[in-house]
Amino acid sequence: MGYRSIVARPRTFDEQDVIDRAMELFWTRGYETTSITDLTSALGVHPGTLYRTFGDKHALFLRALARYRERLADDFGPSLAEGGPVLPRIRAVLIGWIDLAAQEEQPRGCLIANTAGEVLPGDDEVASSVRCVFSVVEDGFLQGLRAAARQGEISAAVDLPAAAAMLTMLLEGLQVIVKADPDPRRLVSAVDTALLSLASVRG
Amino acid sequence: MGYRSIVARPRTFDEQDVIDRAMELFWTRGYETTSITDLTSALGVHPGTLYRTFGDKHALFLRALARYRERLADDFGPSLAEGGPVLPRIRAVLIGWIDLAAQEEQPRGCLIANTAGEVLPGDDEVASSVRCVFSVVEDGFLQGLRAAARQGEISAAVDLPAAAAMLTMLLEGLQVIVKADPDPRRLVSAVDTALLSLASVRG
DNA sequence: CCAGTTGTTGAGCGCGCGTTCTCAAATGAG
DNA sequence: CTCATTTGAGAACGCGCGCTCAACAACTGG
Repeated sequence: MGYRSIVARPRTFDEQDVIDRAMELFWTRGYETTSITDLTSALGVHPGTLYRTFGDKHALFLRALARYRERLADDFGPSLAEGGPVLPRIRAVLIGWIDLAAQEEQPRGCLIANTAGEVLPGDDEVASSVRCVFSVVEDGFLQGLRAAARQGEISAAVDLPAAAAMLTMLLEGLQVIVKADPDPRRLVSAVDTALLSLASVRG
Repeated sequence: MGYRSIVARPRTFDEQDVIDRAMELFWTRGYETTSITDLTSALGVHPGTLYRTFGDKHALFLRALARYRERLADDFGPSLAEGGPVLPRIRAVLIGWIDLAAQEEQPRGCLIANTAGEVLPGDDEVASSVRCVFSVVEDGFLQGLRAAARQGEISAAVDLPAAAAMLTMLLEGLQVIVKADPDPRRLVSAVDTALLSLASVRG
């Protein structure tokens, strides 16, 4: 017993790649409506392999959520707070989601917003994963707003954490509405109104 | 053929009542995860009766969505635009949803937001129903904002339709986030920040 | 009463779900 | 080569799903 010195048959698939594609499927079709058959045929991985590697459908879904969080963290990481005007970069992030939905035939919205709607009741693991993603987004906004306040883009009278929460709500609400009505113009002007009024607060 | 002059056995249930309770179930548990068995046992209506009366599960769900729209229309109807300060009433509507979620053990959020997340891809009937509810909410906000502008609560420089869309996003985003993190304080201050900054725009 | 129409009942249909099992294939150590 | 070990492949499991159906109950006009 001991050191697993003996090597076995090598895998023919890349685990990270499978998670990425599973994430895409869950994102597009939702959790309940994505069946194991859908996954195995789209991923080129047989049921037995999938279950041996990931446990079950729910565990694979959690991996997909974690992967999505990584991606979001790239968008909402240091980039928002770096040098130069911040509000235009916050705007660009929000508008980017609108554009993405507009150029998709079937807007997928946000995996986390979709998940919050569909799967949450009683599922604590998914709930905490969703909460975690929200806090990543909110922290990103907060970093950006702090930089904006430092540079005088917004007034020192603004409650920055509250404003970050507001932007998070705005983003997620945007993701919900864009699924039903991807017409970009109203959405863009709504985002502009929010940012403009935020910038118009005076202390 | 002919006039249905002969009267048959009367129903033992109230159709509207069944729809109301189906709406509650779909709201709490979602569409896919609410089975016909769940419905029949909670509604006290047997499968055959349910199918004879409503068609199928999907049709019953559409009825439930329509019922939800009726309820929302009551909240967002004339009340928002009637006399007196409007912004506090808009605030009360938003805060009301936060309070509702906070006092529920399992926050249900908004049936429409949940539906948009779960069921939309490829379901045109549900999509248009969801869109319809959004426009009810947005129109309600717009009526209120027009009254607010008339009374000087907000500047004439504000793009009212855009602001109404923004409030709709804010509400739906709120509903998404409250499902994962029902802590009311951050949400309330975020709402206040949004309304306060909207009121601080100067023309 | 009967005739005619509709509502109720609950067993039961086929299907696809998430999941498991078995067996052959592939690898490197000894 | 043999052996231990892991992976690939895919048939098969039981279950619960959405849904249907045939027999029976309730009702009123004639």
